[in-house]
Amino acid sequence: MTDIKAAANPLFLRDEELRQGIELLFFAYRDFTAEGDAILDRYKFGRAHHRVIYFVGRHPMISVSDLLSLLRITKQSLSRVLGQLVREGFILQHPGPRDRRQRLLELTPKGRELENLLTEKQRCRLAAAYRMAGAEAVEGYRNVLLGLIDAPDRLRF
Amino acid sequence: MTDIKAAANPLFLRDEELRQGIELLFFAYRDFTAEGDAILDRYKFGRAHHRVIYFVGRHPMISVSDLLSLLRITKQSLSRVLGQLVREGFILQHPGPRDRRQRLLELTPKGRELENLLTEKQRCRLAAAYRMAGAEAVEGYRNVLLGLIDAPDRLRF
DNA sequence: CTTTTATGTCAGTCATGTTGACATATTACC
DNA sequence: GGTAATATGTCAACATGACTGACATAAAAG
Repeated sequence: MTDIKAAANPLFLRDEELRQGIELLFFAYRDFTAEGDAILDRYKFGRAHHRVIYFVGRHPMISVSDLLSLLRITKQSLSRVLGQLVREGFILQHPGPRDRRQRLLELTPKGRELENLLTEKQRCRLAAAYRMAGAEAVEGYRNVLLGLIDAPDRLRF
Repeated sequence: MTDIKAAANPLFLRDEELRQGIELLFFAYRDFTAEGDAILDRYKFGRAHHRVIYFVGRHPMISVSDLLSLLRITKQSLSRVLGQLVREGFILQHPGPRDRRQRLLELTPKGRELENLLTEKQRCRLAAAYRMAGAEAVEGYRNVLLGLIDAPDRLRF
């Protein structure tokens, strides 16, 4: 009559290990995103605006369709958020030089300022975690997360 | 006239490194949660139901207020989701033995079944990422994510 | 016996996602 | 040149899951 928990049951240990890994991801994501939300409230923006500002900042002159596939949302969802950001002067749209149907997106100085404000918090938090964990841990963090990402997008890194 | 990018500018490299870390977390979370959503659709449930089922499964006989502070949502938000799960027979409520105001929560067999179905996918995906990255990487993953979590909840691990 | 606590509920609002249908301008192709 | 495909935008309706605020009940704690 072996106690399934007390015994060094490899399946039990594995399950516990994996559940902890799941929860770490959940809590880390929750706390990592919570900080920026407070700032966004002041602009009457939400997390969706943050994501758009981030990726447009990261990929200047990105096309709408490329942005859509990064975010994995519909154009109708994007258009509400993007429309606000354009109207309020955080993002500029340029006709594509080769394909004039495109609207290539770019941050204005005002947009860059907000992007910096938002991302700086996150960079600080991540930098602190990196420092505490050490360089080797950072490689591990990267490799495990990479393995969680669907193959197509994995190539980005 | 040094090129700020071409030169081995430590600040530039650091920024790029941190942004990659941010994006890895974003994409990993996006893809990690997407899979379960498809299953939940079949039950007419959403991601919120998944979280409740997960944490009740993980902490049998958890009180409502403890669940609330795990999820960091309001009781009004929780009650809709929890109410459905109770009415449809996925979760049982028991009066607390010492404090009878409490409604301690527990999965029914039906709830456990759904929990398993949902979590199994995630465990598999994480296990695959762990295998690919190796044991040392797993430690790094854990330590970095731990550093991203707000101190109070960090103690859980 | 009064207050605090744990929980539930009603009502209204907001942010962000969805589908489906349709419009416009531009490019690509035969 | 004419037609089809593409990139984008827009209107409308709807679902989910957050929120706030107010109020109700039962039990515990003082």
